[in-house]
Amino acid sequence: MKYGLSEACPFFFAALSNPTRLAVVELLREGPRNVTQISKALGQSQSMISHNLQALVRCRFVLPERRWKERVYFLNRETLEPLFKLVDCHVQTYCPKKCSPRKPSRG
Amino acid sequence: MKYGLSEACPFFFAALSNPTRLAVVELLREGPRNVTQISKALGQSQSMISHNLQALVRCRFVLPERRWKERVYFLNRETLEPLFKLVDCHVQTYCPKKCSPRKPSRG
DNA sequence: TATTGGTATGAAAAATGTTTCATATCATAT
DNA sequence: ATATGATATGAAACATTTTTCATACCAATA
Repeated sequence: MKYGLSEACPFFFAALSNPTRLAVVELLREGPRNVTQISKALGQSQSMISHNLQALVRCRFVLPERRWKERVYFLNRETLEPLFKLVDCHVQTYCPKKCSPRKPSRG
Repeated sequence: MKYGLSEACPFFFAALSNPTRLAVVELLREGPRNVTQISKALGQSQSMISHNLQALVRCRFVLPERRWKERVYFLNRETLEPLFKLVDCHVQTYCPKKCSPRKPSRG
């Protein structure tokens, strides 16, 4: 069974490796939003959110839908909920207290 | 149910968002290896592999084990196999032919 | 202790990714 | 056709990550 890790994967994980995009994901969990709403909610520029949304849409982690004259984005829960659950499980099992992102005392 | 996305997650996904590290993961799937073996197999410097392994170990996606005078690294299959299976499913469902990483014809 | 095989580390260089800014686009309504 | 509200885009500025290079470390042995 081959997943072609080195090909598609880095690209997919990269989409989720950025705080801004994760914040967008977190917000979209509450329901669909358009770019303007997201940027206001997160206090970031419309342009920045738009750029970052592209990365999420390209991977289909977020799906766009035209609604009247606006464009709303909604989360691909089918993929993301199990994904985050998995990470959550992993953290609880393998990263006890605080799995420090930087500067662990030693390897 | 809160997973604390914006906190730990970017860090975890970042570990898997790099081709070199994914290649390491792919190799370790075949079995445990030490740094020297990995670097030779991938044709990369020992230092580079070592640096990249740190990122994987910090997240506990790869676990180190002392074996005599060498140090072998083995994959945390419990987390990674389901993770990649999930991505594989996602790609098959949402990214038909070739979910181009760059330059999709349009959003 | 000196040597050897194996490994980690810090810092600079190189490569990538992110944000900003100004502007273009697009759909709808007037 | 023009105006409006909403959104996308390219390119430069800025920031972060990755790789390289030189060197230090560590455990075991002679």
